[in-house]
Amino acid sequence: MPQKRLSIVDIANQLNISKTTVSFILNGRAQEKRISAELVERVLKLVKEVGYKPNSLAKSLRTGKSNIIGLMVEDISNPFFSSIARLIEDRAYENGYKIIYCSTYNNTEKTKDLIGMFRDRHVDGYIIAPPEGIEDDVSDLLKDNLPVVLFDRYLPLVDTDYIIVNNLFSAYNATQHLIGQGYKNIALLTFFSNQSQMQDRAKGYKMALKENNLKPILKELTFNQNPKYLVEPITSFLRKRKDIDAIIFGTNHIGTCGLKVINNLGISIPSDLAVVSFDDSDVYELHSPPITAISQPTEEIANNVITTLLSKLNPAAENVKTHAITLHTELAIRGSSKK
Amino acid sequence: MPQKRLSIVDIANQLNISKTTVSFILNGRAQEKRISAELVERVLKLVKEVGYKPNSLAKSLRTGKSNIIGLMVEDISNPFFSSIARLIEDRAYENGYKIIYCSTYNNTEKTKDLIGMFRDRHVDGYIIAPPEGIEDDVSDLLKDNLPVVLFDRYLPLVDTDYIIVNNLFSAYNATQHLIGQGYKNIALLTFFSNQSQMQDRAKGYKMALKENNLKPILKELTFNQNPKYLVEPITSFLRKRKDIDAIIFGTNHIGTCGLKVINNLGISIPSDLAVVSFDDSDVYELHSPPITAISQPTEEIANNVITTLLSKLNPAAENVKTHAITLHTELAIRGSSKK
DNA sequence: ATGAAAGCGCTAACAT
DNA sequence: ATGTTAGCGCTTTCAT
Repeated sequence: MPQKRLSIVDIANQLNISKTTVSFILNGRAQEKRISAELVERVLKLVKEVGYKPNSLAKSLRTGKSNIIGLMVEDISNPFFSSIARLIEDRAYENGYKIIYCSTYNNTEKTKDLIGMFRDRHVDGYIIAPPEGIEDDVSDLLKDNLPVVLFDRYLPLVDTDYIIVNNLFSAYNATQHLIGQGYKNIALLTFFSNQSQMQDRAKGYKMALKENNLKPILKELTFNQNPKYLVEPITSFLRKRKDIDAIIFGTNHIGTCGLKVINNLGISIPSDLAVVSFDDSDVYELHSPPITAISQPTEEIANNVITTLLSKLNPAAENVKTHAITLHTELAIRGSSKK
Repeated sequence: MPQKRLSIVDIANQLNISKTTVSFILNGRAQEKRISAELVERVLKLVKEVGYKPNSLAKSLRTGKSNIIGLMVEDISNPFFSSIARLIEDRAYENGYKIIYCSTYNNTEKTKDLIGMFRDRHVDGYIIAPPEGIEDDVSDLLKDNLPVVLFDRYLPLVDTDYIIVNNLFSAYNATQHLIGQGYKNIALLTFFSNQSQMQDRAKGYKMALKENNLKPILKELTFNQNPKYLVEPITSFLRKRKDIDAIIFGTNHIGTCGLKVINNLGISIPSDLAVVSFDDSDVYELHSPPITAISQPTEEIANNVITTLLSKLNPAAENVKTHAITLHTELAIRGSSKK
């Protein structure tokens, strides 16, 4: 019955040496401290035998490092974020880091709280898909030399590393695609948000329309991860605007809800309405017709995020330059947007 | 520049009192210790003013409690698990707990490691969708009085709380539904696994067939979360067995891959092949035709899991009895399984 | 080449 | 009603 965990003192006592020596050996400083190979051997053997594990809490308290990375996504049940989270998690574990994650739901207050909790836990690094209004809190982290990597969107007024995609061009490109197919009344259905990615998507959309002398039809929904609150406004929007012949969904979440509404209303794709959506997912791939998607390179995003953070966490690389990485999306053209 | 975090001593010094007093006040034991309301006020005021936050690492080291719950799912990017994770996370935060999560990918060794890490971090409680072969490790946790709640599947040889659904009946019921629609050659496509939920699903399926004097057609895939490794065996299976007229997918992940294959092969649902899948998702709801699904009550599962764990974490409720909760699924009958 | 001891920030038993 | 002090388990400086 392993009721009581062994401590470094137990190991030391059992071998009649001091805990200092054990600590040195366990931290690979035996050479440096010129501890005899023989002693090292004996310590390591006992440690393995009794299954001694250092208490990482005590270690963290002492060193200030926790080997934990805080990951804040918008909503972990959103496949875009969960797939990124998973890739990050894998790479983190490989490198000896654990992840504490949480969902912000784009709620500024909740996010502030969460950052506080993370600080509290001496999290070593932060990965954040930042909601609006969080600039000061992120700046504070930076001021205290805590590494922060943003992704999916960034904060223009905060000078930190971030990984995003070329949202403006992606939206522009998708809109051009629809225009090229002969659609004239192209709506963008998105969230009302000052977040960079949303702004850029709207901008790109508008630029393409302007270039072709078409009028934007912008419908902005209040952010909500509960489909219930999305279905109704989308329904009334589509009912009202019978004139639109194509629609771009600003996120996969809006798109999935939008497709449900389209189904309900008996609108047929693409003859009544062409459809393009940001993000890709199984839903789009398997839909009939399959939905044209602006596919984000989730694997690349995750890799860049964690690589960037790990490099900043590495004390060897003292002053790693601030990285702003913009990755490219791919417009997967499918049946939903062809005339 | 808030370089150095304040400690409880700083607060005490600034007020010329002892840190004990501050500690008592901060932990709501002022009444009990009959500390003057006036002093309490002053302390609280200063704490708020300077934004003092207790170092939870030190607290954990001292108390042995971390206010962290370890959550181990099969794969966080699977919508079934991510939606449950999110609900659990929400309830946990409401109750002052944070979540450290990770994906096991049904890998026993990885899971053992992970449990070790969690112990190390003095996680207060464990929520696990257990892979096979993890019985001893879970028993060890229990032996050390650490609360564990299993979900999605359970370990028959370990006496602990768990939340599952009635897999056997659900599979039986879904199979009966297909039989009732007139299908005769009904296949079950599932993972090869000794996990309880998979075993039960196969059992229910077989029982229904037996009752109707039909032969089971069981295809077991090696577990893999990468669709690439699923698509090929499913393809060759469907190519070979042209005789089957209905198929039941054992999980949403298999189902999604299965639908892709069916699409690729140009098989039409339900005329060539009827389809039913375990779990529900947007993919099924939006598919044409929509896919009949054995829908698990994710919200209820999450609620029961976290409620059970919180009750065990609550020191007031000394000896909470071991709960085994079996929830019911709902067979959402859709176009994919009607003749 | 190894050890003693201080201290990370906190709680709680034991004074007073 | 408030303070003193001893740890929790670890790292690390300074001695020897």
